[in-house]
Amino acid sequence: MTPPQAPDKGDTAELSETPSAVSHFVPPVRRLETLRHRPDFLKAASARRQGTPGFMLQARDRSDDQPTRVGFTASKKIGNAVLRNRAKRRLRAVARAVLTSLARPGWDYVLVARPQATVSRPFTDLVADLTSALASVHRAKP
RNA sequence: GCGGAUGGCCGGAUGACCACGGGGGGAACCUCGAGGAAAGUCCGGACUCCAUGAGGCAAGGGUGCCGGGUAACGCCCGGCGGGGGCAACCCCAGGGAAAGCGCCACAGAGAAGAGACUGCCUUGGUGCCGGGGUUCGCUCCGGUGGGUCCAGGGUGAUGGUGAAACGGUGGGGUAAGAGCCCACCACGGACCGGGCAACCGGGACGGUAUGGCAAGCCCCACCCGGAGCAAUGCCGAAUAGGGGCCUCACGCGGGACCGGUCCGAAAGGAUACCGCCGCAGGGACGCUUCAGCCCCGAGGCCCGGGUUGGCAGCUUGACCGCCUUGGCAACAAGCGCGGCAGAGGAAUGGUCAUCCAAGGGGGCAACCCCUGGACAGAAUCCGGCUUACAGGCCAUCCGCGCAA
RNA sequence: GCGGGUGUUGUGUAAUGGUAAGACCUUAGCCUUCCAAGCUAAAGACACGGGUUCGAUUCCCGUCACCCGCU
Repeated sequence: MTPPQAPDKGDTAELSETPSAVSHFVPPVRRLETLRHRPDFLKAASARRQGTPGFMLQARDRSDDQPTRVGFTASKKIGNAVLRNRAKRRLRAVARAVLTSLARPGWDYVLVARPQATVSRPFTDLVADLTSALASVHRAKP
């Protein structure tokens, strides 16, 4: 299924990023691809994981040269639809702030929201959580 | 000023930086981007498909005072009736109980059509007193009254009850009583008046006959085909152009345009297994009738294989707000102006600053510090209903108090 | 998106409109040297809010929670 359209998306993403990277002084991996399919989530959950006060990080090294992909999970334990959406948005903002510079290409990252904590924890703490969690995940041996 | 009733509205504001989805653009960039309930999915529609329309029947479901409004509704408006409140106002599934069936526990004599039981009154016998007669056993006449019992008659609603008891209260009347009579009330009610209607007002007359429950079954009137945008259509890729079992059907006729076959040199003719046409048959939605139409094999079950892409539907519509006119109103009509997201595992966000509202603390006060935004997130689209909601604003009205 | 079902003591279950039953559990007592078992007794509930009815767990309506299907 992937051969027909996957190269197209990769090509357009790289084409649109290379000039902007040159002209605007931003890190090279600016745009993050999102995980959408259930098997990717299951593989990431069975690989490495690291808990933090604000969320849980799951990561997997795909060992290919495709760009970094990120997924977000907020289950029904988080609360109603408003709280679930807010948790996903805050995680997305944290990922955008941290992963653009610290993520490694060819990896999948999944951020799982926690009840109460993901919505109410200060944003700077969440950023620190993700930075330390990334460090421990990258440091771990496969 | 206090308390209350109804209707409507807002439901954080501004700015900066960094991001996201749609549209436009070559690009820079510009522009748009959640709600009053987006919710619950309780109703009604639009739209699409199920091969179509009309009528009837059956089943099932729904609605239920009257009149309007609406595309439609179980919604809204106005009115009526009943109930609550001093009032403003609020609440009510509010048709039919002489079509039929069923139920009415406990208590009670009796719970649905009816008379029994009990009670009251009265007559006779049984008693007592007085008188007469007497064969002293008793008998006759008159008077009188309480109880028991027996026999007969009259009477009707008296009856620890109960949610509900053959109208209620008072008086007359009577042996006792009774609408038996009278007054008032309740009920039924020919008829008259008002109202489109529900209904309201009056009411001769009737002495009372129609207990309650239909949110029990039911009857009556009206309405309803089903499924749902993951509907549906198109494009592309891949694979396949499947296999097995069961049931039903596989008949008749016509014509000679075309293909096949035969005769003929040709024109043409013949033939009917197939293809064509008609009838019949079969197949389809609960049944049926009619019209019309589709297929020739149809239906069912099981096994096997492939796909999980893209585009459309997709948001401008019975739309919303202001204004004018009509209408008590719901609403309708008109013109002008303004507004209206469109994702597709799903955007509308993150951080910071100031201000506003709220809560807490300090202070005589100005003010200062801290906390920190209610319910809640579009998924095809509309009209309603219901539910959740911090705080605030506006308008009208009612009661009480004070002042003039 | 469309539908269906169920809420009863702490738990899992019954019950025709009229006293809510029984089992396990809990508590107390008896029995036993003690425990268990057994016996006796007690406590403990109709999801919530309205309505119909003389009377509602039951009938009707609306919420809430949970569960289950189909696409």
